[in-house]
Amino acid sequence: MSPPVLDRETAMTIQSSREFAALARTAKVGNDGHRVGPSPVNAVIHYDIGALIFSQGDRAGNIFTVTSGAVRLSHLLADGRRQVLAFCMPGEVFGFAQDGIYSFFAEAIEDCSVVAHSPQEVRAADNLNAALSSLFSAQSHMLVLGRQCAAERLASFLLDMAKRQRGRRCVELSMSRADIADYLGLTVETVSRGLGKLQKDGVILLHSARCIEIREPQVLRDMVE
Amino acid sequence: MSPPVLDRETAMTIQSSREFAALARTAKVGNDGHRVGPSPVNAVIHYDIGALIFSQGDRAGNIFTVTSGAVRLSHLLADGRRQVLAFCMPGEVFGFAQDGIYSFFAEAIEDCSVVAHSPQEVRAADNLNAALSSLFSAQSHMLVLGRQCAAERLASFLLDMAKRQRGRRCVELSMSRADIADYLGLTVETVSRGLGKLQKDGVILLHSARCIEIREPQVLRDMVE
DNA sequence: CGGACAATTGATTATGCTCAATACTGGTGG
DNA sequence: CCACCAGTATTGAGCATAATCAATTGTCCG
Repeated sequence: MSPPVLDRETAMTIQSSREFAALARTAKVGNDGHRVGPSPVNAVIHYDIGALIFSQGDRAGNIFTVTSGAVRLSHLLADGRRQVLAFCMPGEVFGFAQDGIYSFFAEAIEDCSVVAHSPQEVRAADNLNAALSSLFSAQSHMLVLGRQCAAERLASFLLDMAKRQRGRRCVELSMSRADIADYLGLTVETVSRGLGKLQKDGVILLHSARCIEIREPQVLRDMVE
Repeated sequence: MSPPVLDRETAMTIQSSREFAALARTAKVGNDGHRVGPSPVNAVIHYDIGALIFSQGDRAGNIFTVTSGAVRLSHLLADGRRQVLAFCMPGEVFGFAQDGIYSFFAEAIEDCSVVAHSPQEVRAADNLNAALSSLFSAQSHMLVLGRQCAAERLASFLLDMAKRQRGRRCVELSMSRADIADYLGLTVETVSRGLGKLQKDGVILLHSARCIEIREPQVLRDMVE
């Protein structure tokens, strides 16, 4: 990829959402909002699909655990190029900040619930485990971004999504093609073509754009080795 | 990049270095090898250039802090493609493992000294800080691998190296072109051509292959935004 | 000095991007 | 209920970037 002459879509303005996030943090404290012994602040917050949880550049506050739905973590360059760092599913933790500033956006890509923790109130061991999970997934994604071709990236992605939805017949994607592309370091066109090819080869079946049946998981596994 | 028909060089055999690492761990315990209060085991270990510290697939033991020299962390695919995850310089910590198994190789790319810590003996807060540093650098590298073109990747790399050697006139590279290529998700040829172009444009000056003077840091900064 | 490895340079190719047009989908209002 | 619209996805054609293949030069050690 070369630096684009024109912005993707009309590149989102990087704006602080400090007020927004502060509002959200106090809003809709759930059933478990009362404090329980030495546990973290179980402030359950609900975000509608598309809602911004925090912005790149915001002063960091809480860390969050997803309890339902899905969250997209993405970093935006000045010219509009975007890298999706991770999709966070239930059980996953996000919001670790560098020097007190969030270095990426966190947005709800489905209606979702998260639990906000004050980092100080979480046991250090829990924080460490969460940070290590993020680290390992970042490291394996570096492999995908650095050394796999488009077809292999899609195979990795589909297997990863399938693993997180074990039990379902079909993989339900909560993200758009643009999100997938920005996660895999590709363009929407390449993602679309790649999925089309996998379907033509009988490896997957697209019930709809967001619902994919994996018919030959072993073929995907062979692609990523 | 597409899956290579032939291995890079003659792809390194993935072999367990359990015996080797065990040996190394007990060898050459340095001056600070005695235990000091509640501190970690300050077992200082020296590795010669090229030495293997641990292998991908090894049962995990200690975590390590680099005190001198440089360490390359790399992940190898079955067909020989390699992704360098990080170059660890003095002060940096490596060796966090997933499910008790190291998921990458750690090798000395210069003569170097590391301090081996038993993870249990390190304060959780220190582990967390080390893990978060690795996470943040992995995240920013995902941006490089996913969304920057070859010239931008080189600019990012040179600026990063320069930052770690603040004070020097020239950036001294401890790694080969192949290492740089595998770190940046490029080929050696592209790295070489890219550096050549930067030199032709007067942005850098190659005193030797491993010694680069940055004449126009601002140009590099503008490239990465 | 010679040999092995590392780095550079050149020519060609292919993968994935860009630009462009078309099809599909879900939600809204007549 | 259906037409419409906007956003999303797919498909097509041509091109550019970086990979591949190949040859040469440079450098470090013994």
